[in-house]
Amino acid sequence: MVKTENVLDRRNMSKNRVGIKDVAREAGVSITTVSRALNGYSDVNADTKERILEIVKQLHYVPDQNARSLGGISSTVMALLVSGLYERDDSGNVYATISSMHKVAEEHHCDFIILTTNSEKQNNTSYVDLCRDKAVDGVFMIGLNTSDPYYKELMNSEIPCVVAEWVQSGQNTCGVSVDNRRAAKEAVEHLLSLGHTRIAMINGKASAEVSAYRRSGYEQALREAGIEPDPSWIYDGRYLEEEAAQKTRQLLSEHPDVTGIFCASDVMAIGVIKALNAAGRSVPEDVSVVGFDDIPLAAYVNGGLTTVRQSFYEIGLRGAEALYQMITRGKEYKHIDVPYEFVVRHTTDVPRRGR
Amino acid sequence: MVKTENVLDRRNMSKNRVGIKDVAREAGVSITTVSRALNGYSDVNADTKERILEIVKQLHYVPDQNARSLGGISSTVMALLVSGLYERDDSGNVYATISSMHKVAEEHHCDFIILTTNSEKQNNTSYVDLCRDKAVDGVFMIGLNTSDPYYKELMNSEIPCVVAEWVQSGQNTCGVSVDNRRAAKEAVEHLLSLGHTRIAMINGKASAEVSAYRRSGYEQALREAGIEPDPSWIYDGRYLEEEAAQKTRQLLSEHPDVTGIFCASDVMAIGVIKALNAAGRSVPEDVSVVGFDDIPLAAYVNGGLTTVRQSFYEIGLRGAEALYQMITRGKEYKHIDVPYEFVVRHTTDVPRRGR
DNA sequence: TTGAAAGCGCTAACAC
DNA sequence: GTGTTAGCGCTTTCAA
Repeated sequence: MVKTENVLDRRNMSKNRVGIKDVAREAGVSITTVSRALNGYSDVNADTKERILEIVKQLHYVPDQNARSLGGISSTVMALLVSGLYERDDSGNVYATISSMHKVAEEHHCDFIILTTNSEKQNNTSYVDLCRDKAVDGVFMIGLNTSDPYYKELMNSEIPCVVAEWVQSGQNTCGVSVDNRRAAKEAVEHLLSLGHTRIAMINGKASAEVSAYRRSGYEQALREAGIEPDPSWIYDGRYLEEEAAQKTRQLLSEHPDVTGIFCASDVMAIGVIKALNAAGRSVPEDVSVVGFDDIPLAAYVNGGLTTVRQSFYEIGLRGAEALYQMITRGKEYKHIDVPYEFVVRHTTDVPRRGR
Repeated sequence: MVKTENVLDRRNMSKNRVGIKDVAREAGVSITTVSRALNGYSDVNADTKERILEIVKQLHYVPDQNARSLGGISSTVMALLVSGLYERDDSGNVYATISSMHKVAEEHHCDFIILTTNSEKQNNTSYVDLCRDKAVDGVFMIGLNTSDPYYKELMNSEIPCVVAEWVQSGQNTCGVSVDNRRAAKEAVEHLLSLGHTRIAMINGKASAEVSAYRRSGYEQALREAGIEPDPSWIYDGRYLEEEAAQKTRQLLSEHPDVTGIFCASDVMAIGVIKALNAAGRSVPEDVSVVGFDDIPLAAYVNGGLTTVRQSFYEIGLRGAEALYQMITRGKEYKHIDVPYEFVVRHTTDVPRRGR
């Protein structure tokens, strides 16, 4: 590490920070007693303790966290590891995760930091080193690419990890997500119950584990309805709006008789609807569309998008709590299941053959 | 502070963390030399230094930040102070601020933490104490209520503050925002140039400083066009969608001949448009509407909302950089002006009297 | 160019 | 109950 010129000596800047010894002097006791009083030890005279607390308040004394850590009391630190903090189209998810993690961290009086990687760093620094550097005790991972080699390293390390949108779990590691298979199944069953039979799926990129589960749910629903799923009805929209629109055009030419489309994300559903409209098909009159996520925009799209609502705030909340338990109590979890909700709005209706 | 039961001794948990002495032993030098080599002192033999660096890498040694701070090298920490991290309707702004601050903090190798307050804490803890507790060197404030007493205390403290959406500045304090007056003026001038003369304004709550500037811009544009602004044409929508809708109904009954509405936020513009539509007026045929902010939703509302785009990412970027300069170089700023952009979409058009 | 030794502010054995 | 003392892992005088 190079000596950065911006390092000022804070001791000289901050005129006379009040320390434990000031409190001790003022209270006429030793610093040890102050320390014990502050840390809730029982072997301190009630009066003494009260007096000390009074002085602490008076002097606005706040213990130096660094010194505390060094001394022995170390506060646990939870980190959120996210790739490309800014350049994200799912900023809502990240925000929800940040705020929920922050809440949990605060409740448990532990520190919370955000770790982020960008394309440059991505290949240079291992996440494990990153964590060690920041003295991280546990990591919540979100939106990381499964193909990232460092990803696995971190998950296999001794550092507890909770991974959003993940199902596998292992030593010190667990996934947290909604039941993607069941949710997808429910979405398709909704279409089925409306009378649709020619249902396509615009899935996300295969590298995302959840994609496989959503596909599986789609297929299962079809099968249970006596329809053999046909891979040619499944397209990869890579979770991108434009890509989904593109695939919809392809779908329309390959299977013009489609009446229902299940999308693995709302963003893709928006692209699908745009492409549908551009091709002269209206939603839901000609084609019904259901999305996944329930992003804020969803309520406004086409009069309201029928979709699967999953709350990243909830995912963050439960994930972070689990992470804390893993760190402090060595608990182990297989997988944390977060409830979802199927929201019927105005992009799904009975198929109107006649048109 | 009460002793929390979750405190485990990390020294015992983490088996043999590698310390500076390990490096020293391995390199056959004293810890002093290692320290100097790592901190870029010039008085270390090049060979020695190289050998040490090599071993550091080999051993995956990372210096303990706590110990460093205690020792003397303290890294600066910037904080984002935001009220109610989760319960916000402008989560996009907060996210943009978080990511931009994180970026700046990373560039300058300083720590970044998020401070948040909720209704309970709000009245108990002074922000200054909060900052001292976390050893914060500078604060970026966003979305705090001006009427908050602790707010002023922090701004008057010796801790450098940068305040988003703020114009005043003082010792150790500066605001960062777009030129709200000019932007509002431009928005209204757009309406004027289209031929509108009966232009109302749905403003935000007066406690927000920016509201006054936006109003001032509105009035100035009108005046320069020879129209004397009439306070009865200005409503307070409190930056809430529903409130804005409510005020629009009132506006419609009090000034049924209105043809243009300037809103101090997109969220309010959405409420306005809904109310307009509900009252049988279409946008922009009967009434033109312009918003402020350019939230993601704006592009989808009514075929695209005409609005003033302000980038909170940019605000965060510039604000954080300024904060860093204030902290480390004692620089002073009067106000940081961030560019905005007027975006014409489909909610404004020439007034069609005939209707 | 290097090392020994003295802290940084606090906690925690161990005595009193 | 309370004080004494020895570190925590590092930086930094001050000598060598």
